[in-house]
Amino acid sequence: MMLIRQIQTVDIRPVPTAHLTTTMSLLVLGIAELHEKIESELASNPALELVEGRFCPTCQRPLIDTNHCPICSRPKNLDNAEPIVFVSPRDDFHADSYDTEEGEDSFEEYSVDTEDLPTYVLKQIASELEIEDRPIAAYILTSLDDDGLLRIPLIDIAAYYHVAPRQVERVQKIIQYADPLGVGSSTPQEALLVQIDMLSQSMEIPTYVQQAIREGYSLLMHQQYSELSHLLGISITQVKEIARFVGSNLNPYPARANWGEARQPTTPYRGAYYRPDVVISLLNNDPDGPLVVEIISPLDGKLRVNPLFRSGVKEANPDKIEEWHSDLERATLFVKCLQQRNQAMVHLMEKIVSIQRDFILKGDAYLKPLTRATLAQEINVHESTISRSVTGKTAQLPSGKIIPISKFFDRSLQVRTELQKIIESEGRPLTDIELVELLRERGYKVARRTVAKYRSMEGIMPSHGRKKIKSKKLVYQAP
DNA sequence: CTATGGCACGGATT
DNA sequence: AATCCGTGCCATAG
Repeated sequence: MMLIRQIQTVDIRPVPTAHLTTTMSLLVLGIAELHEKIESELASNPALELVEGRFCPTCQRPLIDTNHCPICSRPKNLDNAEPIVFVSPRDDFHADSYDTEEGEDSFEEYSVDTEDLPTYVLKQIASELEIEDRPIAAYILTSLDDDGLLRIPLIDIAAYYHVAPRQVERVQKIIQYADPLGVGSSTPQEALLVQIDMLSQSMEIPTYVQQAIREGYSLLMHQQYSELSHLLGISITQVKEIARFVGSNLNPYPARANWGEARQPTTPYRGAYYRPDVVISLLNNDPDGPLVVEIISPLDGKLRVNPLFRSGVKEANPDKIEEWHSDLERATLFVKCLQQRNQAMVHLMEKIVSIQRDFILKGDAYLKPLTRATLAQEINVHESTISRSVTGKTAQLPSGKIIPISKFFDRSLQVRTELQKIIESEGRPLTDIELVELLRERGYKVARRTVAKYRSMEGIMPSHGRKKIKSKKLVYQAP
């Protein structure tokens, strides 16, 4: 069944082999990099043009590579197991003010009627603020960048309001402990530390995590694990577990959506600023309906080779003709690569989603075992293609959670969540060996040593240190 | 003495 | 070819 009709706007000419490496490279780019790449290509190559996107005649949804949107033109009798996958222009539902890179005067940026980030935070902390602190808080909140970080030096704010820097610090501290935990921090590092501090009250934090962030932040972020292990005097394995913990429990950019699932059940901030590469939703929110997968395109139009340029090239100046020709070639190639990337993503997600439907809807425990290799066979592409499409990309689930796509291939997720469940409901601290037995009863055969590993991955203490520490109230104590 | 963590090895995955 | 992951063995903390 053809849900997606491709329209060829460029003729595909044989691609010079010297440029073949370029062909592949688009696939590895995440949405942000892709956006950048397209912008720069568009700016530097006169043969490329961006045409306004079409709209679906029935629902007015913006379209890229299709005539009618896949949702409207969907056959009624479509089997629910069949996901609907298509390339969608930059998604306004999920990423409102996307291109606010330059920190302009952001006072106008946020409208009042919808619950935007500044007011959302302000509401929470209003009661804790002294009257004279309110303008400062308001100033800080409206100055946040898209990541929810405060990139303006505190000193400047203090100077502006003629108050002591300490006072501004105090206000910032209050803000940092409000809901998108860490919001208003001056650096991602600071945000992480706040999150650690808060998290440590409701769960056990693996040792060295805080120290790693504090002392080896840049090493950690750049995945220079061996250096970090040297710095902290601990093993590589341990470092990797720390990295894993940080990756799945913390978020250096508070205003972006949740990374892992371990965040506290606070109300998620609705207009999340973090942009996933694909968005998965449920048609009409019907739990039995088909899944809708949108491969997000960073443009709201369609990129193509400018037809005028193409015809004009014949009449070019003799001295320019060489250059024009290469421009044309580059443009054609680029457009082709882009389509190739989109097609690859469509095929990939189509398959993943139909296999992992239960996981997407019901959660970690329902993840089916899946390797990139088997998937590659099923859709007849090379493994490396899958790898490239997967690494570094993220997907937003119907729940609003944003997860790395590689999680669909996680080999041990089921066992780990099962382990978590067991431990959460344990009456007395169970030893690793007992856990092995319990897991085996439930059909998971793992070695004792492995249980220990999973524990530390999930940040669960060994049976000693594990008493009866349940979550405390999350209240910030004013100094 | 028992439960865990570190290191390293081999097989699977990428 | 490089990396990841589960495991066995051994050291050590409790």
